[in-house]
Amino acid sequence: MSPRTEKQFKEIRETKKELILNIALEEFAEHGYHATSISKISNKANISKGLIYNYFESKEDVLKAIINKGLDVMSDAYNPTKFDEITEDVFEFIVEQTFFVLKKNRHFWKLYFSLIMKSGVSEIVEEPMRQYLEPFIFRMLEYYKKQGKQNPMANALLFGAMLDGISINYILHPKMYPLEDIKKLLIQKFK
Amino acid sequence: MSPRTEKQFKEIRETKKELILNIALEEFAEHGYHATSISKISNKANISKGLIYNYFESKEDVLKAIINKGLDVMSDAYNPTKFDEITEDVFEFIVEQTFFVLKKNRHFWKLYFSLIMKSGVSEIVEEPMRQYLEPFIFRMLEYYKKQGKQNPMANALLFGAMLDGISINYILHPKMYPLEDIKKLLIQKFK
Amino acid sequence: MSPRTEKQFKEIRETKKELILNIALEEFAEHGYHATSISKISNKANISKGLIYNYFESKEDVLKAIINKGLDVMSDAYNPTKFDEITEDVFEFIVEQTFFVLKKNRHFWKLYFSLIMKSGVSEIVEEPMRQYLEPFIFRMLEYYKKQGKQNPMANALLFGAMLDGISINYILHPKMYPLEDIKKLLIQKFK
Amino acid sequence: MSPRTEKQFKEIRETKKELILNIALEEFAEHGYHATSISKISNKANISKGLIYNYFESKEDVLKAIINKGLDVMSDAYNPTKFDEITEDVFEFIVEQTFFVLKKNRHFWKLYFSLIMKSGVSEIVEEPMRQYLEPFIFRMLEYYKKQGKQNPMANALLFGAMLDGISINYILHPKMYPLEDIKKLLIQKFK
DNA sequence: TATGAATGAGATTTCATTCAT
DNA sequence: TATGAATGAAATCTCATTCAT
Repeated sequence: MSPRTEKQFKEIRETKKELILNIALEEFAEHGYHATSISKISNKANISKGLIYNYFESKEDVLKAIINKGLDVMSDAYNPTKFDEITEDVFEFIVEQTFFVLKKNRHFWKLYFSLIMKSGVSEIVEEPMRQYLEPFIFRMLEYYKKQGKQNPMANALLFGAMLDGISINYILHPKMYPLEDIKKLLIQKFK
Repeated sequence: MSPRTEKQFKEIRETKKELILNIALEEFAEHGYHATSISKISNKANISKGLIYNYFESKEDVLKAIINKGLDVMSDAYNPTKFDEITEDVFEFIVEQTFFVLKKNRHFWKLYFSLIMKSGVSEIVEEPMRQYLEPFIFRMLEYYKKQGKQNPMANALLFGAMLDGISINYILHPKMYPLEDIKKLLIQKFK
Repeated sequence: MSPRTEKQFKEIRETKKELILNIALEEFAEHGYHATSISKISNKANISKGLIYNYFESKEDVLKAIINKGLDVMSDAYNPTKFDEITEDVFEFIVEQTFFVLKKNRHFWKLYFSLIMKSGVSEIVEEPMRQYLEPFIFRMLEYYKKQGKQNPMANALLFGAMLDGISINYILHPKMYPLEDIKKLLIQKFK
Repeated sequence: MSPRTEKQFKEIRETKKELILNIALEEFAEHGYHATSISKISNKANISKGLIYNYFESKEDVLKAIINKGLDVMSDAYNPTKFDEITEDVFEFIVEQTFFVLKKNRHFWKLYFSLIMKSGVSEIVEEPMRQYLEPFIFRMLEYYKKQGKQNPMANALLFGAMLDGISINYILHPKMYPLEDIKKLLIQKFK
């Protein structure tokens, strides 16, 4: 066999890394980070334990990579700079995108909600997430102010809590949860 | 000397059990069930590892005892048979009690939300909790039906999600979260 | 209550000791010395763990007491000085007494056969037992010599092995093993 | 470098497994299953404790592997289907093979006799062994029937007990026990 | 790049023994 | 004499990580 080109090597590396991250995410989401062993991941991925350490420095490093990847998906999905003007469309956009991202990456969000509960791990995930969410909360605040609400902050926080609550309910029973019906009602109630 | 009386022994057992459960709850809530070792618990409680096994059969048994204790607090707080008639008061009662229980037992609810995410452990907590919650969901459904809502199920589910969402936000930042403001707004919005 | 007399105390002590030894023997015989915990013994005896240490210095001390008691039963059952003369009756007497002792103290013999297999424990039981058995082997040797057997030592050893073999088979299936039939055949074959 | 081939790995596994089983057998036989710790085995084998769990699921699994290996040696040594016809040769063959197997695998038989005494462990060893032994007992029964013995079952059982008795005596004092002399006498007495 | 045998630290669990009462 | 809570050493087992190939 002719030696692979550097590009081919890089491609193989990327594919393998992707494989590991996907399977690790699934397992972490399903059974939790601590309850998932490197062995289990390597078995499910049909690779050796050692190979994982070829691509990642440690188990925690795998977790961090998963989180970063998940956050990247978020930043692709909605870029806050897109909608500086606060209109009713902003509101609907936020809802739409939240549900879109949620559906697209259910495992990640399950992992996310299980991680934020744990001090020591929550730091890894909370800070970057806050950076994403803050602009939205700020915008919602402006939105409710403009609408002349009595307590715009409470309104914004309640709306945020609403999204969190729907998210975890959907995550726990994705097949049974009537996400579309909920969405409609949500928009009607919080707009 | 004569040995301690049965009553004395029972008291010692009760007290120690309480101590172990309280510290275990704190640790489980803070760092997660799997990330907390029996050693850590025994150290914090200033007792030997072995003693924990005098009181509980296994680590999982400690978890189960914590959950049962938490559920008992719930059943004390609101007994669904109390309010067969569905009125606006029922609604307010549910909200009040939810927030009351939440405040009273923050650690437990943090643990609860971290456990339900993990298959393999969620079974321990989900089934008994479902038994508690089902009557409420059913009652809320009736409530919204009576109010002539278009999609009463969606309304009931949204309300449930709302409570979940507020709960996790409060749990994560108990000192900063304006629970009272949120409560008022919530009642106004979902009544 | 009037204080108990010294004699009464002694009686209580003897009774409790007996109780402990009987139950420990049963458990040791059934599950083995190492697999039986002091806790299990105290539970079965309906006494506290601590009490056992009031009567015996250690778990091993309990074992030793059991063995000594078992050996005492042996020495009661057949005293070798009784039959200095070697006749056919001696032979039958040995067989009879072996079976008698075996039936009377099945648990002890089960324990015995399980202990002699283990170096470290076998010493406790082997040496005193050898002191009992040696005179018999010697007498059997004389017996077979007198009968003009070609290899009297082999005959004596084979006879000893026979008794051992029957013993363990009977011990393992006491209800099914036709001990009487076997005895008849044995006498006929080895006399 | 390229990793070891599958064959190389298999060889390593085979060799290590053998090492562990051999040392475990020795220790179990000498000190008993319960009195032998995994630590002791790993020390004697100059490997880490953890490695044993790479090859076996549990301590009991090690025991089971030892027993299966011992039974395989038996099944190699004498296949009961070989001698459907019952002749005097059959008898001698059984004796010969019993002694052969006994000599070849003394440790195993010591372990065997110590295990069958303990309920809870005996099940592991008794059932498969019974499957081996039953055909022999049946054949011996036929043999003695053909010879016109009055009580052929007692004869067969006595013969079985004889082999057991010789076995444990030989096992306990392998260097001193005159196995050959005993064998001759045995054949002469039971044929 | 890829393998899985091997390690070692640490987790869960057991249990003989001590001790205050 | 009698109790059982408490200990501490040691047992079984797990698993992230290393390393020779």
